Amino acid sequence: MVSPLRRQRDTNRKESTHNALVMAAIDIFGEKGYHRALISDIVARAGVGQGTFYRNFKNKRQIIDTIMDHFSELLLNQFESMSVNLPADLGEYQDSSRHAVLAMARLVEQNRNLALLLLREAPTVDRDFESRVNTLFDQFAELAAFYLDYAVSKGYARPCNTRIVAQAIVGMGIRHMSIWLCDPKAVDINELITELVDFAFLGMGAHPQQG
Amino acid sequence: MVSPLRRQRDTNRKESTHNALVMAAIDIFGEKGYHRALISDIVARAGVGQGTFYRNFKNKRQIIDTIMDHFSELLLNQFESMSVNLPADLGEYQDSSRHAVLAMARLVEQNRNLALLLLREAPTVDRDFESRVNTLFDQFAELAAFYLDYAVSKGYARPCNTRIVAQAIVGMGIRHMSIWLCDPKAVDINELITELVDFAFLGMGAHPQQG
Amino acid sequence: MVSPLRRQRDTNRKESTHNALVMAAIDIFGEKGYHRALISDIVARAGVGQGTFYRNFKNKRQIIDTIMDHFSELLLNQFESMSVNLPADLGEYQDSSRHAVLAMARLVEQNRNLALLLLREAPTVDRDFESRVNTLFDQFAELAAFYLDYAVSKGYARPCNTRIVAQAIVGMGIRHMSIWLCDPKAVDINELITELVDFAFLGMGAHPQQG
Amino acid sequence: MVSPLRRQRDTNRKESTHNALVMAAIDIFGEKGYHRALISDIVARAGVGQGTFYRNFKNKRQIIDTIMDHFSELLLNQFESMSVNLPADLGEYQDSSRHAVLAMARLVEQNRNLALLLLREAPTVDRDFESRVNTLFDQFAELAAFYLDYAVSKGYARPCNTRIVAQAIVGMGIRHMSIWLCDPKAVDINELITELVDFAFLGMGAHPQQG
DNA sequence: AATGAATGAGTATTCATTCAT
DNA sequence: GATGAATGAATACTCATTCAT
Repeated sequence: MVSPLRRQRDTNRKESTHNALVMAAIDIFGEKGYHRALISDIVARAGVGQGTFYRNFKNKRQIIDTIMDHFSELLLNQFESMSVNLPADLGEYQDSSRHAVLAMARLVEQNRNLALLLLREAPTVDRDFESRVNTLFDQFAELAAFYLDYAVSKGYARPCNTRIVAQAIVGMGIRHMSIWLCDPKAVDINELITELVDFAFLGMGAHPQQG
Repeated sequence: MVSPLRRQRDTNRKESTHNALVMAAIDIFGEKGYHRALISDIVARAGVGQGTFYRNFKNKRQIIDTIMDHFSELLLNQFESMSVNLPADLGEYQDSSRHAVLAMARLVEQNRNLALLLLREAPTVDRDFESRVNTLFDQFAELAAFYLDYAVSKGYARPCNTRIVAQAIVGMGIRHMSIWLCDPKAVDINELITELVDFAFLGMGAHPQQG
Repeated sequence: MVSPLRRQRDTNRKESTHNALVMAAIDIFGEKGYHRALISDIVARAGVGQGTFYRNFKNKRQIIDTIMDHFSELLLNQFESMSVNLPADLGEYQDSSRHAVLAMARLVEQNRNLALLLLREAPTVDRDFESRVNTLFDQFAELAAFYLDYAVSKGYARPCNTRIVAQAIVGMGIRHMSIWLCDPKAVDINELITELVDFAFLGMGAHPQQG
Repeated sequence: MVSPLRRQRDTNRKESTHNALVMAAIDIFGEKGYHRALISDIVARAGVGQGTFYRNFKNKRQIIDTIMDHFSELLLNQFESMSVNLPADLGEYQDSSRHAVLAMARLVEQNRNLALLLLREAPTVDRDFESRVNTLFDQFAELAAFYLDYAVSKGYARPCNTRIVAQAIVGMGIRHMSIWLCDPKAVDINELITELVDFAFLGMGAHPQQG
């Protein structure tokens, strides 16, 4: 009954409206925080009517889930495109770690508001949402533990409780991401990554025989 | 007109009401989160009337500041009572680190709700409150950096950007504190501390000469 | 420019769309009630677009007027087809009353949703709509009063305030219609009609001489 | 901790606020209907703040339940105070019927808005509320059927399906109550009651032997 | 003529804060 | 000092109606 042309136009319009709302919500949530952000702020920023929000999302809670989905997808795409060769020695391990962290940093840099939002607002939204974000962190920890287990089994990493060490690494990352996102200009990202990776591989202690 | 005895009784009553409200607020904020917590919840738990809250605190915002003060004071007392000898070698450094972390863990264990609250709710309250909590974390980082600087200068720690490493250590701590607070029974605190301190001092890499 | 054939097709389509909307509205209003019924429910049931509703009706209010017109027309057709001989004695009067009530019952049975809607939703829509439905009831009362006046004048009905009695009869009908429509299976329609007509003609009192 | 005096004063204040809200709601619902009535209308009429409404009632739905309770209580008190002697003959039966109807009429007259509200708004509120009001009507029908059963068993009432007749009587009452409430001045209440009771006992048919 | 995406006015409800007693 | 009833500003969400295509 409706021409395919019309249907296509409508679909496009709807999609662009949806995107405009998601982008606006990321901005507004990032600026004001989830609770202080009003639906009226979001629709005003997106340049659409109040009701349009509710044509696209069930409620305020749902749009932040959508945003989380959006971010998860970004991360997934990022890591899918990375090579997944298991490192053959400590040097390779360290190199690929540095590479992964850098890739992550680039992604975060390009989606600053989004990252800031998820990092800061996670506990404010919901117990559910908090645990969604935590699950994401845990997935990173598991990935890190997987590589570390391998390295230990090959003998070029120190035997340890790899779950604990992996979560510690995630914690380091979160902390520095927070600091960086608060004031990006105050951080030299290359130095930061080098120092963190060195710290993770060498620890704080001096190893005289290496000098 | 009012006897000193009466004045004293009133003062005592006021103080105990104040404390009851603070304790109730810690519980309620910990259970529901800052935004979902109602003043009526707090006064009900404290067993006082609604109006009494506002005789003791300017507003909802102020009581969480008071709670933060309370926690800062606890930390201060804790660290004041610790000896502050600068470590003479890596072994001493590692020992005193382990000791400090354990003391910290004890404190957190005894004030679980309080720690949970400050850890999770910091960004949800206010930009101001968030930065207060961050300042606390930064103070820990500075303390860590101070010891690390000293160890590097003495030659028994690896030269590095001590600010970055110190913040990484704080991040490790925050992450594991969160995990621990969520499910205390799932964590063996002694193993956790040993692993973290070993990781921080030795890193992940194997050091064959040590085997 | 437009062929007569095309014009005819368009007219037919328009008419069938209109009917589909009216039927859908009767169903939906009957199920949900006027206020809880949404235009989107109606167009979904009718299988047309949202905008199409407003090409056929000025607004939500107007379609229920159309429905009322539809029902009035049904009633009119029903009663037009009935013979209108004035009864010559009490027996004829009673017979034709029974007949009229039965015809009415058939009509209602075949338009259950419609009857239910007008009976229940009349006051919820509008003061105007309420009075339209009341006018319909009053017309029935007037009709009943007309026959009763005639019977009294002929001496085979008890002299009384025929307006009051006629409205009482309408009330009896409305009440039992409501009960019946709520649970049609619980009612034996023939027994119901016999009892009601007997009650109306004989009253509750025993008349020994008739036994 | 609170003086009994204060507690008493508070209780009184709360009660009078509650009453003011109920009275205001009866008026406003009666004037505008349940759906068109706004909470802001009710609190304005009651002369209290918006929030006060929600201190006294869970929501808009609950206050109309309270109103229904209020009316049911009125009816109960009315009927409790009536003597409940079973009539010994048709004359007594008719007399006590007339008396009961008159008492009912007085009650309705004194609570015109309330009666109007329940009669007209019942189906608009809720399926639940509709059935609450219907239950009330059914209770009246059962009461009527009880007396009628008795009269039939004693032989001074015509054997009939007493459930059907009782509901018919309730229907008569509802219809005339509606008419009366719409325009009280147009109705002579004594004539109305006489005519209805005569109709119910004698029916429409002439009974020559009685003349 | 038909469509369905977009609209925004309209409203019940929440809860931190006040204040009379 | 303590109380708790009263307050009203603030806001998420609904749905009849419009209109560009």
